[in-house]
Amino acid sequence: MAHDERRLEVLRAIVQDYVSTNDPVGSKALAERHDLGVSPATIRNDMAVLEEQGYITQPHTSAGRVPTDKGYRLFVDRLSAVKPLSVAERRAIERFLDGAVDLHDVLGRTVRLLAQLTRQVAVVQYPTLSRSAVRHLEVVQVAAGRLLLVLITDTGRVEQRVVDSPVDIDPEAVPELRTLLNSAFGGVKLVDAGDKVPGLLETAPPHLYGLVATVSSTLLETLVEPSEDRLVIGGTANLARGSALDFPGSVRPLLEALEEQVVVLRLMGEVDPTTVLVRIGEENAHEALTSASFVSVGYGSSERALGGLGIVGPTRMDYPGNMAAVRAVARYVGQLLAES
Amino acid sequence: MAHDERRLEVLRAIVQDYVSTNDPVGSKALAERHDLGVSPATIRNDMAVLEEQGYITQPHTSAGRVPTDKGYRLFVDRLSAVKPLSVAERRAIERFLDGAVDLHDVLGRTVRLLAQLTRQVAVVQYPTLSRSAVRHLEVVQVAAGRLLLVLITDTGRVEQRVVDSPVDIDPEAVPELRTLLNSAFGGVKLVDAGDKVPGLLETAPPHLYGLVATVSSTLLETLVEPSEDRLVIGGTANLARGSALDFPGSVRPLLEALEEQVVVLRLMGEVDPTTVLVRIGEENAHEALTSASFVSVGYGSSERALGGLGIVGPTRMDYPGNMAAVRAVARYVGQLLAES
DNA sequence: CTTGGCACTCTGTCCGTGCGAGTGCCAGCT
DNA sequence: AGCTGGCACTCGCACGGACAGAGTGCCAAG
Repeated sequence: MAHDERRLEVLRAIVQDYVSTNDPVGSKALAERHDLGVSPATIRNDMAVLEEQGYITQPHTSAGRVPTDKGYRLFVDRLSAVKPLSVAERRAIERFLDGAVDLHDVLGRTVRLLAQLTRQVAVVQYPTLSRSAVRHLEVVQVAAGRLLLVLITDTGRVEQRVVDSPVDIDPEAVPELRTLLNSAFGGVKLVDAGDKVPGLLETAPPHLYGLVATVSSTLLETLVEPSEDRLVIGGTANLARGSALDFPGSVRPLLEALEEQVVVLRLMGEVDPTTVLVRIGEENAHEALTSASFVSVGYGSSERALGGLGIVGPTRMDYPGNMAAVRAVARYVGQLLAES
Repeated sequence: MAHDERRLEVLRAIVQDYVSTNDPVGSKALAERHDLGVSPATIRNDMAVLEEQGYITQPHTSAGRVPTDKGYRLFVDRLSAVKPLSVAERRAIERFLDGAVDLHDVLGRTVRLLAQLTRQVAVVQYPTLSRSAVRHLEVVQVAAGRLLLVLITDTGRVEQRVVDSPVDIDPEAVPELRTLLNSAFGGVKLVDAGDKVPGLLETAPPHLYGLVATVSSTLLETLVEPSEDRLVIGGTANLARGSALDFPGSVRPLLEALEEQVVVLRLMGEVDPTTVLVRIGEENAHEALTSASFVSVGYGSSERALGGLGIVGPTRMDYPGNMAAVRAVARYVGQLLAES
């Protein structure tokens, strides 16, 4: 019907206006700024219906309308076209990310870039260890009974663990151990590393058996843990911008939730490089995020997500723009990491 | 003189009251809450003098007095005794930091601990590379003409760099290169690494000469840079507490300055493990910090500072408590890192 | 040098008013 | 049937005056 269509058009106009002005929008202003071809009175009727359906609401009896979470959801799902990035933005991405010297640097630049493009808080996850493969395992003896184990993954992460041995270790055994570990785990994804241990123990010469067992278990226990997923956060200063307006209580619980990385990592759990995921307001399970929206996407090749990245901001945000920025940055980062 | 002494006592009382209540403090309240042995009228006279000397000021004509930066400075220098940490606090430090699996983990726990103890923003610097010594250098060939160089320091930091070689590298040469690098740089502080290069090049066999030169220069260029100093920041949620009261404009510039790690690193430049450094308000060169105070100290052994840590908060803060917390945490972290 | 008294100043708050924005509804028009 | 203009109504908010309270500076007396 023509009616329904226009009503959706009204909702789109409300979202757009409200996002850009931060004022509840009334029927008159709507008729002036968008050529919907109808009078304010008609718009009022549409608004009444939209309100009844739960897409918009009014803060006070005599104020304009504001989109609800449900309204934003409809907007994101059906009313927004992907906004192409400007040339300046594309250039900014390249300029920002080129010249990074290592993974830490790449992700640090990424988070600053995202924060700057979207003017929101940006979060970037390190490539998950479990989905990474072992490129090299280095073993360094740091004391008679203590080894330092350094894991280098194909995604560029470097992790270290101290391994204590109950008995002193013969320095001669270290190179041997290194060779053994690398031939067993080299190229193996960490998630599959557990399967290799029995074979490794079988082939281990007797004098190394105990050591290999100790090292393997440390490897599995501490490195395959999902708790080892890391996060970089940036642009928190953006929260201080319209804070009082966008976050009723205070930004405090939100900042606390962000520092509590687990919360964000859980949200990141579902990312996938092909689709941008948007969680709006109450859709976020965590209480501190109920007045915030989370836009995220996976990065990496399409077959294999290395990790996720995204932004967190008020529900009143520029969804098309932010979704485009998040997606573009993720693609570029994915390429960059695939090269190295 | 007895006069001067009592006047200082009045200043101390003002600072203490103001810090705990966040209200400008008047002569009457002061006389009630501290037994200074004199009447409000006398206190008023003292306050007039203190104001003339620039230690306190009144926000409005008819409000109580508030300490100035100069007043806090005097308080910190002469009027405050070191506040011993409570048993619960000491226990919290141990509980928090024990069980850390690597450097990253230690520093992450440290920053959360400090933020929690002081209820301020905490900053912790990674051990500076330039003052660290090489424990091990690992070389991994990742492509025909590309090496991955992994540096492990005695302070537990692990850094990686990709080195591109103009010509393909013989895989046989890699172990040789590794041995050469480790014997040249092993145990050497990075700040002195430059001096070892000529000797290294002299002893390098001809077929490795080019490679050794390339690797050495990458090492020096990218790893000895002070820009390689890193920072962990936590507890920013604490800024949202009394923000409007304590930071006139907004917390935004402060958050921006914190994310701009350079600013904080510059402040950290002067730390030393034996004395707690306090910078109050305008004493901080950077504009965004002029309404903030910075309390910092070095960690590491007394001969050798590995890095610095500290807190940033409003000038209206509990200096004795925060100084004690910062110092205690630094000592514990220093011990922890010395062990490993 | 300290103290009690006193007049003065200023801020924050409360309350009443008026204004403007926006709505819902209704009758008339296409 | 749907759209439109008109109109009465409801609120929130900004403005302004009155008021109480806190705090001060000064002065004269102890």
